[in-house]
Amino acid sequence: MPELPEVETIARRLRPKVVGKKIANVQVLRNKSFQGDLDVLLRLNIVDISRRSKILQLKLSSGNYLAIHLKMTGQLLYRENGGSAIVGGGHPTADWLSQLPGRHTRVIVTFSDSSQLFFNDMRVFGWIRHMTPQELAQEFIHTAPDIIDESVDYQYFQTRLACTNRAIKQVIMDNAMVAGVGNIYACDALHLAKIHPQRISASLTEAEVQALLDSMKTVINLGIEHEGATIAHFKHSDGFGGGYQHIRRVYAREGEPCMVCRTPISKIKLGGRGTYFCEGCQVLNN
DNA sequence: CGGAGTGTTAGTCG
DNA sequence: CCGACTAACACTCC
Repeated sequence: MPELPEVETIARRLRPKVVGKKIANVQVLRNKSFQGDLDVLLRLNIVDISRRSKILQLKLSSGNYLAIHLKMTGQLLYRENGGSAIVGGGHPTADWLSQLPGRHTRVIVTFSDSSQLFFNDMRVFGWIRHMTPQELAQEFIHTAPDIIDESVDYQYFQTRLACTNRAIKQVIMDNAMVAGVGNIYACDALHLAKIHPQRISASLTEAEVQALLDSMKTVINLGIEHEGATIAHFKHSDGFGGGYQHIRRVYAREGEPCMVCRTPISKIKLGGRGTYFCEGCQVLNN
């Protein structure tokens, strides 16, 4: 599911709703989806919500955290006591708003004012973990800085790209190289930078490295501005998901004309992932 | 109806 | 260490 912009959007939407609330109950409907001791959570307050990479960090008044990874199909949805308005986001599914709890609800956090946070996750890859600050830091031990972090500059990026001969798309999606770039934004950034996804990483010229870095920051920031992407084959409640899908460049546009040169968008498989690009704009010159 | 594909990533194996 | 592949799981599409 959610890539960095979607997770950031969820953090921003939930922050004003959930920060300051006191946990009254935590219900785990699928054991695999929650790791940690439930009892110690009761009566703790949520004091902050932040994001790093694609992980949400709910800081608790105990000093510990609830860390949440939505993986492919996670959703985090908040509902006021008895209200119908729902706040949150994540992977779109046909039933995500129709009923709470729903068929794929795995964890329910109830606050002392009876508002609730629902963790839905169809495929059960995602998780919520109660972690100490040390355990949370350990989680990021192999995670590079976020793509939008100031520390990711030309010097940093060039050094990382130069040390591998893997395909450039696989490199920019590797969280040990730079964090937060998933399939949608990797495809779009390469198109914006006019670089073929199968280009050998270490073969990029100075100008290409700079263009790719700029493009990655640009598409991720566009994603955040548009509150993430909601790509689904069905119609659902407008205004709840994000809007990046309307301005995406190549992702899931196989056969559609390139927005730059009108060449039909191609799809290949690269490292097991669907990869979209324009053969007109992105010429392979390894 | 069987098999492939899915916005992720950790683990394993060569 | 590096890189390629697979599994974790549930559902939709062809």
